[in-house]
Order: sequence, then structure tokens, then C-alpha cells
Amino acid sequence: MKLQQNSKLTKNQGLVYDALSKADGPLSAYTILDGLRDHGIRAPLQVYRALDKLLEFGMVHRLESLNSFVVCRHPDCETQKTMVFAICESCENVLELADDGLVGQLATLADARGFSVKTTTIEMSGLCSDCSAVQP
Amino acid sequence: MKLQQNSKLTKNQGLVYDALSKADGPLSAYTILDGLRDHGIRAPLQVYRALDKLLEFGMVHRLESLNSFVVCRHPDCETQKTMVFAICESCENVLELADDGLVGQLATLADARGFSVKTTTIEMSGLCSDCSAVQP
DNA sequence: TGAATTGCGTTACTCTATAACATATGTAAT
DNA sequence: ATTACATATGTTATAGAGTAACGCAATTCA
Repeated sequence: MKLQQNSKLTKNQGLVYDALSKADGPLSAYTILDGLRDHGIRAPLQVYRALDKLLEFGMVHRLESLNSFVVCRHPDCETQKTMVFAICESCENVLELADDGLVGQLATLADARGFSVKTTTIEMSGLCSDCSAVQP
Repeated sequence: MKLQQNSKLTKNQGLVYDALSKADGPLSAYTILDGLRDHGIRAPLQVYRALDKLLEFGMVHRLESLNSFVVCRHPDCETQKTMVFAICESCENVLELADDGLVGQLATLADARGFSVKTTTIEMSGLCSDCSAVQP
């Protein structure tokens, strides 16, 4: 839960983080917005600004391929610069896998071409175990 | 260049492919649209439909983290299900790296959790060799 | 030559994200 | 406390990315 950081969140940051925490999958900024209208959130920017901070804190990840966001379910994300996401295209659940070895190999592959890596995005789409049992 | 497929392209598909080929980096659909207004392309859908086909043919890749598109510079992309992109955040040039080993490892990592992978997106952001020489 | 598929053109619309500007709130030093 | 500074907030308007739905044209291909 990363409570040490959670306690320092501002009102809007806390609202957005809680909304993402309660969701069982990724949420778009506008879905979050709709869910928080009763709490005084009225404009997209209020959500995006909170998300920017939460991303900076490492408490939330952005899924580029879905234009949406998930809370970090990984225990020590600060030390992990890169996550691997497995996104089920049937139920939209997201597995968050960490693998530093893989990230190191990617960096090596890039270094061989003189490219210095800052951030890495790895997103896999497919079927989670539950859904692949149903839809073979 | 993948001429065998190029020769089969329809008018709009050819226009979009040529526009991407001439660019030295990724283009958004709307940038392509603006560049093709003189050629009879007037609506976003005309571009998006062409892009869909080109993606299907494996002649174009989509960069999720930039919402934009590049031509495939890799010789035999049909046999490569997954590309690794290194995107320079300074000059916007894109290196296209192929590594089946890495993709296999990712699939193994996912399989261990019962997830069956269909597509994989790997995008690295950083500085290319030219730009990292200038901005240390 | 007709039927089926694929592509084209257009209008309107939804979803995603940011710019610009004014106000408020917290924080730290004097 | 009071000033000064950084950070967060609220609001309006707008830009950028992508799709739905409709009708028509062109191309296969039987």
C-alpha cells in the first residue's frame, strides 16, 4: 500500500489513488473523473495533475497501450525502474511482473547501438489464466 | 522496402506508406493527414484505415508511447512477431531492434503465471548515440 | 453479369490530454 | 507572526487522437 507516501498525498492525489486502488483493473483518466464528481473533481486536469504526481512517486503506472492507469501492486517499485505488464484482453486484468534481468538485457541491446536508455515500457497483451481456460 | 507488398497497395495505403517512408521519424495520424491534404486525403478515417491495413501487412509499426507510426525498417518483419523500439527523446529518431530471445523470455515469464501472450510491445525511451554525445 | 468483398468519402462524434490564467494552500526562514 | 516561495487547486477553453454510421465506388471472382 505504500502508506508512508499515501499519508503525504494531497486531497486530489488521495482521491485518485483510492479510486485506482478500488478498481480491479486499469482505469482511464476520464473514468476516474466520472467516479469522483461527487467528491468535487470536475475537470480532467484535476485528475491528470494528480496522476502525474502519483506516477512520479511510483505509486501508479501508466499503460500506454490502453491509455489508462493502474496502482502499483509491486512491493518495491521504487527500486524497479521497469515493470512488465501482462494485460488480459478479455477481462482487462493486469499482471505486474518485474524482471531486472530482462531490463538489463534490453539496456545491453540498446547500448550496443549507442543508445542510452532512460525508461522502458513493456506491455504484453493476451489471455490471463482464467480467461484462457474459458476461451481456448 | 517490401516492394512485393508495396505494389499491391491501394491509393490511400500507398500515400500513407510513402509519407511515413519519407519521414525521418515517427508521425502521428494527424501529421500524415496534414501532409496529404493536397493528395485528396481529407479525413482522419482515410488515414486510420490505411494505417490499419499497413499494420496488418507488417509494413508499419505503431509506437504506443507516442501515439504515432513508423515504417518497418527491419528486413524480415513478418517472421518477427515483436519489435523492440528505442526512441530518442531528443531527435525523435527510432531504432528498431529485433530480439526473439527476449520475447521468448517474456513469454516464459508470463507462462509461469498462466498468461498466454499474443502481442508484445517494448519501447525504450532515452538518447540515441548522436544526441547523447551532445547532451551528456 | 451479377454477387460479394473491399476500399473510399463524408459528417459527426467520443475520448484523451494540455494551455493559460487566477486563486489558494502549505512550508520554511527571518 | 510575516514575508517569500513553491506547490496545489479550480475553471474555461482548446488541441490531439480515434471511432461510428452511412452511402457509394471499385475490385474480385464465380
